[in-house]
Amino acid sequence: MYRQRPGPLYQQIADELRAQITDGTLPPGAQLPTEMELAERFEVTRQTARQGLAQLIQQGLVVSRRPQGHFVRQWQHMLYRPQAEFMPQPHAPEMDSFMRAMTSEGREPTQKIDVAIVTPPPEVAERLHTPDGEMVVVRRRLRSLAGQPFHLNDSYFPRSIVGGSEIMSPADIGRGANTVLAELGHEQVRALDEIYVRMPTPDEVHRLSLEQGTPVALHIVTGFDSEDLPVRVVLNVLPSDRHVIVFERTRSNSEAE
Amino acid sequence: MYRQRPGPLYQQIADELRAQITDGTLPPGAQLPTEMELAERFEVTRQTARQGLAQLIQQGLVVSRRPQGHFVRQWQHMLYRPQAEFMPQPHAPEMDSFMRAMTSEGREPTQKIDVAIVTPPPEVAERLHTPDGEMVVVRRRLRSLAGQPFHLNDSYFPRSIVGGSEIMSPADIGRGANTVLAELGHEQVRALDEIYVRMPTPDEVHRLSLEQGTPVALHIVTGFDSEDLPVRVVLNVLPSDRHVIVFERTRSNSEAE
DNA sequence: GAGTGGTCTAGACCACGTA
DNA sequence: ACGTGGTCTAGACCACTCG
Repeated sequence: MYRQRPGPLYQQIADELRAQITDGTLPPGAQLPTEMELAERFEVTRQTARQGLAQLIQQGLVVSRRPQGHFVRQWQHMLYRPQAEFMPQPHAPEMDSFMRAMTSEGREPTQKIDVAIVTPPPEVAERLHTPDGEMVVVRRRLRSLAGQPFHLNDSYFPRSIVGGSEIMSPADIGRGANTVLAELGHEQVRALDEIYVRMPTPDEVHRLSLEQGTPVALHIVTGFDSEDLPVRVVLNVLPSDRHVIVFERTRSNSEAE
Repeated sequence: MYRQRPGPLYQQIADELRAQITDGTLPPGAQLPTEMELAERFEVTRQTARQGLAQLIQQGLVVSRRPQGHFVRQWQHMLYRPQAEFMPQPHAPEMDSFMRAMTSEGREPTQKIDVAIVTPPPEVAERLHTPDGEMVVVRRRLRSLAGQPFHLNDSYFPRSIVGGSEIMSPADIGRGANTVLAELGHEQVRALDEIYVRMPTPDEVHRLSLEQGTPVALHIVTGFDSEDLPVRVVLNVLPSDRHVIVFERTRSNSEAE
């Protein structure tokens, strides 16, 4: 028995199915053949057929729903605008920018807030210049849309600045945490945005109900006050199947080199 | 209710190894036990051990190098600044912004350029408002650092604007394609940045030499001239193990809501 | 109860780099 | 030549949802 050139059998299975997905033969939401059907059609065992499907799942093209079968994945991208989440709000809103933006699009946003005093994770301690062993305040928010988890938004503040303030209450801050920071004498005048991309942790998979093959963007915002001290670090975890990050540039806000 | 939930065997293997990776017992670059060693330690078959390792590979924590073994993955993030890639350059450089930025950091940047006239992919046609069936000019660049592929940068232009110009030559445009566009009467005054995150296509895996478990960011820039016509669409494919996207905001360039 | 995918075993042979 | 991971077979039993 000689082996054919085109590579592993499971690869041929994956390639054929992927071709059908990308050319529209199998449109989003369509059901794929069952594992047994694939095994018979390609004359392999079920395990080998599964390996081909696994590759498509890993590539985010297919989801498995037990016991219905495998389906072509569908996507729905909501706009995520870092520039809208910034600085004290000029007009007093009842909700924060997330809630306002979503409500204005006819969605049903909810969020679960929890506040804690914790040892900051290293990526936060670096950016806040937190001394070793010192703890910080974190406001953790799980934002949902129509009952489905949407993204995570964890804001970290130095205890020395926000201790005892409204920020430590686990309730909506209608006028925005940034406004409160400004009232506390630390208005933010500059922010640094960093976007990392990676696969989610098991904890993130669970909290955000992520399908297999869904990477996340980690959007880290560091806010600085007028004395250039970091007063706020936000870790946003954005599932890739629900977000597109958007921002605009004009000549005036483009960096001079 | 003392029923323990140890879960699948491969999951326990993955969990134990992941714990050792995240707590530093297995630092970046360290070699993991071989598949046979894992199979013996957990008293399972090699296939089951492989399934545990596969999960870690999918999560981007581990790479497999045949026939050496499995290793904890290491990352190296270079800064990627969308704001630096914009508008005509104020001072005439010999290289484009990528080459300049990298050289200034002591790297050895190279790029392979190829120019073609093609039917635009749908995401480009939408943004350039290309009529059905009309073709566009694309400058495709594979940028490398120290001989290793780094990212893809494909710039699309309407034929009506750049036809016959310097942009159609597959050579470096020292003063930048944006400067050439400006000379052709289409200076860009505004740009829209969109960032999608997804798993790479097989073609991208090949062209960028991506390891398994490496998602990519797709950074799409649409440039508009003073009459608000789209004159340029750039598709950047940024491997997550080599890029962090960075931009800065000050009060003046933050959106008013 | 039927049928789906999920897990697991006990083998086998192959491809490939290093010693 | 050896040991690694990569592929594949031919079974088995389980968990879950739907009709």
